[in-house]
Amino acid sequence: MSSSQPFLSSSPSSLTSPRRKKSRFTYKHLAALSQSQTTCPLRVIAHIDLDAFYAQCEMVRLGIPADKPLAVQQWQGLIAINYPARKFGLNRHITSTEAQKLCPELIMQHVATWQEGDDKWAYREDSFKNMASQKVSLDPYRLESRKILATIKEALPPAPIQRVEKASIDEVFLDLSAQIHSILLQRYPKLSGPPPYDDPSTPLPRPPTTALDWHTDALVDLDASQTEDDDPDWDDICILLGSETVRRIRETIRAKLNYTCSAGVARNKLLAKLGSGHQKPNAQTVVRNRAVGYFLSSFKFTKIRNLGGKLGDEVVALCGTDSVAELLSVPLETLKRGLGDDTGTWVYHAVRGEDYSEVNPRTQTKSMLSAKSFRPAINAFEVGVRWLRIFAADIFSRCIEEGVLENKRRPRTINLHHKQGAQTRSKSAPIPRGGALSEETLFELARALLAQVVADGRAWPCANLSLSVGGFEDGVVGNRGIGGFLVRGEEAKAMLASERMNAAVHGDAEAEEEDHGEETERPQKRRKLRPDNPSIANFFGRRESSKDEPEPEPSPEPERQPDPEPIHHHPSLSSSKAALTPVPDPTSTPSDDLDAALLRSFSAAAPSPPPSPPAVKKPRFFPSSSPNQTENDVSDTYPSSPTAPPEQAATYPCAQCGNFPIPMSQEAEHEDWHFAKELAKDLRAEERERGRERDASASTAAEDRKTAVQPRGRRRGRPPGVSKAGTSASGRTGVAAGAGAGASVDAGSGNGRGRGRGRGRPPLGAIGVGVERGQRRLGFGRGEG
DNA sequence: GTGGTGAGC
DNA sequence: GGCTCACCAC
Repeated sequence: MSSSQPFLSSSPSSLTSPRRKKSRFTYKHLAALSQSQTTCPLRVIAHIDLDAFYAQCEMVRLGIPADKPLAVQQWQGLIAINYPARKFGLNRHITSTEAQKLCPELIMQHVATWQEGDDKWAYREDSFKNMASQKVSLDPYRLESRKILATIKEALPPAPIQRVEKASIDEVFLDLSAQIHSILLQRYPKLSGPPPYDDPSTPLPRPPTTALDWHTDALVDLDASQTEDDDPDWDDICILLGSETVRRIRETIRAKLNYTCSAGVARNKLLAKLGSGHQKPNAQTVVRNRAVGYFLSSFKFTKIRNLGGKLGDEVVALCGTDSVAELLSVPLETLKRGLGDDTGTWVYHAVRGEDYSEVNPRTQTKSMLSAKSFRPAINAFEVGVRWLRIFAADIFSRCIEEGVLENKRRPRTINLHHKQGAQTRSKSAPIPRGGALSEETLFELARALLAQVVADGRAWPCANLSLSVGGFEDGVVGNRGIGGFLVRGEEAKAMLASERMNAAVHGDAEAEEEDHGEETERPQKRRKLRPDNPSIANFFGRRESSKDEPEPEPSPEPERQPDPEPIHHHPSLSSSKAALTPVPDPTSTPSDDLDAALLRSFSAAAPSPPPSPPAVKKPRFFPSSSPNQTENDVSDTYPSSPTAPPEQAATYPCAQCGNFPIPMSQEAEHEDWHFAKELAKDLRAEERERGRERDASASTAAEDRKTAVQPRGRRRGRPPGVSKAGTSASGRTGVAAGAGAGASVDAGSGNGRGRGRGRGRPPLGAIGVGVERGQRRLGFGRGEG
C-alpha cells in the first residue's frame, strides 16, 4: 500500500542533482488554475465517495457500532453491504438467505417502502414478504445524501470558487483549482507578482524544497524505474494542497454526520475517480501527475469510467486486450477507425490518463423516477393505475422537497415507461404550466399515458412500470436563478424582474441556501492575503504546520442543519384497499376500463391555462473554459490585458465572501455576481412580504417545508459522449468505414471566454483536448456489429 | 418524443 | 436484480 517514501524527503536532489532553476509551469498556467480551466496542468480535482453508502445510512440511523456486519436488503436481494460484512464473503449478488448462512450475525435491514393507502414511505417489519404490494423508497438515503452534500459545501469557500458536482447519491466531484490557486498565492506570495516583463509564458520560480508533508496513505507509488531526481514542482504542491483540503472535508463529514468516505485527488475526473476506488473504506488516494502512468498501468481499461460497458467491450474486441498498458501501443488512427473519430480519440486519451471534462457545478435534480417491477407480470389497466397512484405520491412528495409548492422549481414533462418482455416503451407528455402542481395532476397525467400505452396495443403482460418527471426548471428567481453573474447590471435587473413577474406563490423565506447562500456574509476576519513582506526569504521559507489553512473554516454553523423530516402532507392516497397484485380476472379485457379511464384522464388532465412567461434561461457561472485549448495555447486564458497593471495576478479579499481571496482578474465578474445576488434577495424579500399578506393564515405546512429545504441535489452518471459534432456520420457503423468522418475536428476553435450566454456549449471540437463534456454518447454511432 | 447506454447502491 | 439518474442520438 501506498508510498513507502515521502517523495521529497528521500530526494537526493539537494545534494546531488543540480536543481533546475525554473519550474515546468508558467504564469499562464497559474492563471489558468485560478479559472479552473480544464486544460490547466496544475488542475486539482477530487472525487469523494461514501463507503457502502446505503449500509452506512442504516448504521447511522440505527446507531449500530461500526464493526457490526450489516447489509441493506431489497426484497430477497442485498443492495449494499458494509465492510465488516464483506469480510464474510458477502457481495451484492447473493440472496438474503445465503447471506444469513455465510454470516449468522449479519444485520439485514430492508429498505423503506411505500404501500398503497399510506401517504408516506416507512420502514416496515416484513417488507421482504410483501414485494407484491410495496415498492421501495430510497428517500432516506437521498435525505442523508443531501446533508452530506451540504456539509461538503459548507467546508468549501463560497460559490464562484466552490465547484461541486453531485455525481450520484453518494459521490461528488470537486474542482479545487480556484481554491488551490488562492492558497498558493497566499502561501507563496512570490507567485502573486506579475510575470517578468509581463510575459505570461515565463516559467514560474521553483517551489521551495522543504519537505512536503504527504500523508502516506494518500500517495500512489511511483514506478520503480522512476528516478527520484525530479524535484517537486508546482503540480505536486497543488495536488498536495488538494489532498489536505479533501482530508479536512472527510474529517468534517465524519465529525458532523459520522459517515466515512474514500477519496481520490488527481489532475482530472478520470484519475480522481479511479483514485477514490483505489483504497476503500475510509482512505484517500493521491495520484500525482508523475505517477499517472504507473498508476494506470495496473488497471484494466474497463475500470475507467465509461469503459465499463459496451464501449469497453468494443475496445477489447477491436484491440484484443483489456489492459491499459497494451492499449497504449494502439495507434490513434486505429482507434478512430474502429470506434469513430470522437470515441476513438476519447479512448486514446483516456488510457493515458488525460481527461478534460469539467466539473459541472450542479447539485440539483433534473428528473425523478418511481418504478416497480412485477414478478408475475400484471395484466390489467386498473392494477397499473393503482401503482400509478403510488408513483405519483412518491414523486410528488419529492417534488415538494424540490420546492414545487413554493414555485421554486417545477418539472416540465412527465414520462411513463413500461416493459413488456424485453421491450421497453415510453410515453411522455408536457405537464400543464398553469396552476399549482398537485399529486392529483401527476396521477391523472400518468393514467392518461398508461391509457395510451394500452391503446397502442402491446401493454400486457407488463413486467415493469415507471413514472418519471423531468425537465425541471426554475420558477422564481433565487438560488440558481441568478446565474445573473455573467449578466451585467441592467441586463441582470431585467432578467430578474421578469422572473419576478413569473413568480406565483413564494412564501418561502430564506430559500437562499442552494449554491451561494448564506455564507456570503460570514463575519470573519480572514484578512491579509499576502504577508507584509513578500520577500524571497518568505517565498522559500516553509510555512509552519500546514495547519493555518487559508481556506475558510467550515463556517460557525448556524443551526441550519437540514431537517431530515420529509414532508408528507399531501393528499394521501385514498385507501382503496384493493390488492395491487392480483389479476384475478384476466378475461375481463381492460378495454372497458380503458374507455372510462381515457375519458376521465383526458378531462382531468387537459386544462391548459394561460401560458406563463418563458422561463428565463440562465447563463453559466463561468464561461465553461474551453477545453479546446491546449497547454500551448493558453494565451487568452491569461487574465491580464496587454496593459494590465502589475497586480493582475494577485487577489483581493472579497468582503462579502468572508474576505476570501478572489483573483483580481475576476473582480468584475465577481462583483456582478454579488450585485445580482443582492438584487435577487431584495426581490425575494418583496415576494415574501406579499406572500405574507396573502396568506396570513398560512398553515404550518409551509413552515415544515421551509426547514426541509436544503441544498439538494441528486445527480447522476456521467457518460462521456464525445462531442456531438462529429461522431462520424451519425450512425456510421463501419468499423472499416474509414473515411467520411473526418470533419468535426476543430469545431471548437472559437473558444470560450466571453461567449456569454446563449447556448453555451462550445462546439468542443470533438477532438483531443476537446473531448469531454460533449462526450456523452461515446458508445453510440457504431452499428450493432 | 422515444429509446438506449452507463454507472452505482 | 431492482431501482435510480444523467445524457445522448435519432
